[in-house]
Amino acid sequence: MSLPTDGFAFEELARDGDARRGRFTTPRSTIETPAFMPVGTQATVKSLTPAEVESTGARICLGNTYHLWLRPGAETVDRLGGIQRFMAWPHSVLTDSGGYQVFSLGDLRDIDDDGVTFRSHLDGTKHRLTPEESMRVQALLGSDVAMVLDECPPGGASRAVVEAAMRRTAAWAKRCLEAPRREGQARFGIVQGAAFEDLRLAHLDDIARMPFDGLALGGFSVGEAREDMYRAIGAVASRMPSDRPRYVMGVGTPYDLVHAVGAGVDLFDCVLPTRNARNAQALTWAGRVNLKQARHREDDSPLDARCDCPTCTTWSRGYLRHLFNAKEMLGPRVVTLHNLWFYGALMREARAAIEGGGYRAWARETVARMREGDEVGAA
RNA sequence: GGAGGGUUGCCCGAGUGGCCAAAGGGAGCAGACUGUAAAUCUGCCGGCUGAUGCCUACGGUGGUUCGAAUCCACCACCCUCCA
Repeated sequence: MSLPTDGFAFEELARDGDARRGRFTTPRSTIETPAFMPVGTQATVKSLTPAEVESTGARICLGNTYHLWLRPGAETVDRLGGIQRFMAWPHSVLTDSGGYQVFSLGDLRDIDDDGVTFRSHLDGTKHRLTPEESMRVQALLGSDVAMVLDECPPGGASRAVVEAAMRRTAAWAKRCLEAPRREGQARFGIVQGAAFEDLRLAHLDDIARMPFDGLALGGFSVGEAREDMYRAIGAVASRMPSDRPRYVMGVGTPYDLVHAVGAGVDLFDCVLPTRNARNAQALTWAGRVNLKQARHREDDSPLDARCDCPTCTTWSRGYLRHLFNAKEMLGPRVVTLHNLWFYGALMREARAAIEGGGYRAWARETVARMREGDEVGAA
């Protein structure tokens, strides 16, 4: 089924409860959903080559408007052929709008109804990001999917603050749609509302009316309790239009993904598998593994016995621990590769389970196995 | 033979009378990380103890003092310079 933008389509192939198996097509790639999108903020999935990212199963990754706007500059990326050619990634790219930086840059920004003023984290200079500027920058970057600029309130924000962010996000969504668009670039709207289910549904109602190519749930994993996030996603995801991709932004852990897929979500992105890999935390079929722990010093077994990634089929836990211990860059690299490989495999199994009609059972077993083997945080 | 400098916790290293179980690094151990201000950050790090506290500790021995890593004497070892 075609989406509002030429060259884009989304098709629901199978359904199992609320979980669904789909196919998101862009002019550059075909993305089997549910899918995880690796984060490549600065036009690189940190430490990996595009071929390595591709080997994990990813056919779309993220880039960030804010970071690339400041450096090297959107015009530069445009002149060098657009973000995909720039980073030599043969598949699709989705660019975040800078909305998350409204949240994460805290005291380095000032927000008002018209937009956001950032003080650059690089050199302290001031920069003004509005919905129009975000779309202009994303058009120059040439991503396949542009996100609207939104306001992402922190977890624990009051109902009044969340409602104000929703109003602003809806107004900005409209302005993003009215801004000049780049040929062949899809646009996704963002639903806010924190963990307030009624607010989520009300905001979904507003955003779903607009002619976006996909809808995202933003404002999760920003400090709220996990059960609240699960409850809210459970209440909203299945009510999102089924003819367009459903994307939960910034989520999450393997548990989060299994849960959200069950609620009907198609797309995810999260820095967790890449960032945590650099900090020696591996995510595996048997739970989390902290490779810095002394217990792995002379462990000759693979990181994940069930994983067929290059890392798990080549090196022992003892060696991987040594790499982190000695601060060798190969450690972060190969654990990043493993983590993304695992996320890719997790989504592949989820898709198969949905097709086979056994998602619920698969999810229960998978989560139980990960919980049981989870060896991080015990102390 | 003469003159001078040094010896501190696993390692390096600050500390020259009480506020010292002793700064700071490193190593070690553990934790955090969710649309990336992150190859980052946090905690612990002599022993026993829940905490208060107690014990052991600044090369060794003895001394001065209410009180010593800090002052004095001797001893041991290391380094530099002069002959």
